[in-house]
Amino acid sequence: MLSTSVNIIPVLNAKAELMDKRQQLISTAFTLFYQQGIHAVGINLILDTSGIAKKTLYHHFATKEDLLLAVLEYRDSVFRDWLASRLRQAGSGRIASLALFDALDDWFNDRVAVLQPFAGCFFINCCAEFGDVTHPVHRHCARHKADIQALLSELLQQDGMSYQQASAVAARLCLLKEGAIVQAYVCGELEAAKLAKSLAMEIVKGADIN
Amino acid sequence: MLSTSVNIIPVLNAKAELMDKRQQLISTAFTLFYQQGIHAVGINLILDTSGIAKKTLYHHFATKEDLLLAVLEYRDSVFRDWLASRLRQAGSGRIASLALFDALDDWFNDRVAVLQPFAGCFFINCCAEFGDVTHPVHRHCARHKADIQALLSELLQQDGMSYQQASAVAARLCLLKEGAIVQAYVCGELEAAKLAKSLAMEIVKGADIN
DNA sequence: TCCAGAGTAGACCGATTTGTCTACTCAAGG
DNA sequence: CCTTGAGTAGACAAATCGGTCTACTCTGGA
Repeated sequence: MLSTSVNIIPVLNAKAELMDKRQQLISTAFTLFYQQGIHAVGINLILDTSGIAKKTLYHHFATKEDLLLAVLEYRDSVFRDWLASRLRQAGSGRIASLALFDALDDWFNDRVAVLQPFAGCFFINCCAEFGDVTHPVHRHCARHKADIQALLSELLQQDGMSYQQASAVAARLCLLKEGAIVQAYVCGELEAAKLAKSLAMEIVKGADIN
Repeated sequence: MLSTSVNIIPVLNAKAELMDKRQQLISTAFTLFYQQGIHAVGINLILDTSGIAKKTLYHHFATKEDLLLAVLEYRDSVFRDWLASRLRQAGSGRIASLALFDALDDWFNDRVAVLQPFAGCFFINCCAEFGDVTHPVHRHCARHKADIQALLSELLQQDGMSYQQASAVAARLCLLKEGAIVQAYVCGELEAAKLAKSLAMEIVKGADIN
């Protein structure tokens, strides 16, 4: 008011910071939710951590749950994009599907920066806090899992596998995937992905014969 | 004070209700925690639901977390006792280990009253809310999983399998178990136990050859 | 008979929760 | 120039949180 606030850095942040406040909120909220749980993290902690004003949060999101849904969408796309690229790198078909477990191994052992330090599967964790299966949050998590299964199924079909068989194999691979995640997180069994991979190899081999 | 409170039912509840207040609190807390999550359930809800006074709760437990630890112990023993009896019923050895998945199938589809309506694995759910792996709650959950794996391993050793091989097979079976639980809970895939069983059969069969 | 332990009901505490609101700044576009 | 939208800082509200405490009742055993 009385003193002129110094105007260093004039236009530097015009649109240079593409990451707008909304995205900052989502990514800060994700980190905190993922590490500490949803109900354990209050709005004010997200605000203090991100340095964003409360009014701004409620300008972008109607409620905390609204923010959570945006966070789920964000994590969903980050995770699926990462996994899809890992599978694409590995080539095509049933052998590539084993790359899933190499990717998991990297994730569990914190070799994937974009996924943040491993703290289990965010979607499983969310379901633990939103038990009602009809709740939007729970449904979003179920959809995420289904989408990944579909991703695998498509990969297998590209290798000439029938829709039905590809679906069946993908379901088995996903079951192993979830098992590995839980073993890694709950039991601290960081080698779980390797174990799952050895089981997966037999499944894929078995599907070859048919 | 002024009017004599009527004394119907004189001694009937002397020790007839073996389930003392402490146990009532634990079992009420478990039901609420399991359905709604730990942080989502307040002390007062547990009190109102059980009809027990706040003073009584803090007479038995120092803190909410103390109560939670007692709840974990309670669920741990209920679940392990149930599973052990199911496995014992099924006979001995590697074929009996497949009974694990029949038991899971009954659990997922709410055919086991003592386990309460299926809402995932309470221990996985707890870890989702207590991410710090050094936290007593998280460690209790890890121990529960390890104990069940040991249970399976012993069963397999009774069938003449070596300690090392039994451990390896048990680890694989547990990975399938966790995968099935997640698929059933998050994705609502209630047939997941049957799928896991079909995979388990190949593991056990493979172990026969060795 | 009296005392101790377990119980009840509920007021109370300070901290924290989600969410609203006022008063203000700043930058871009018509 | 002037409006508008996005932003800030932070007071505020109502509810709820975990936990403490007082005053009381009841029961069993010494």
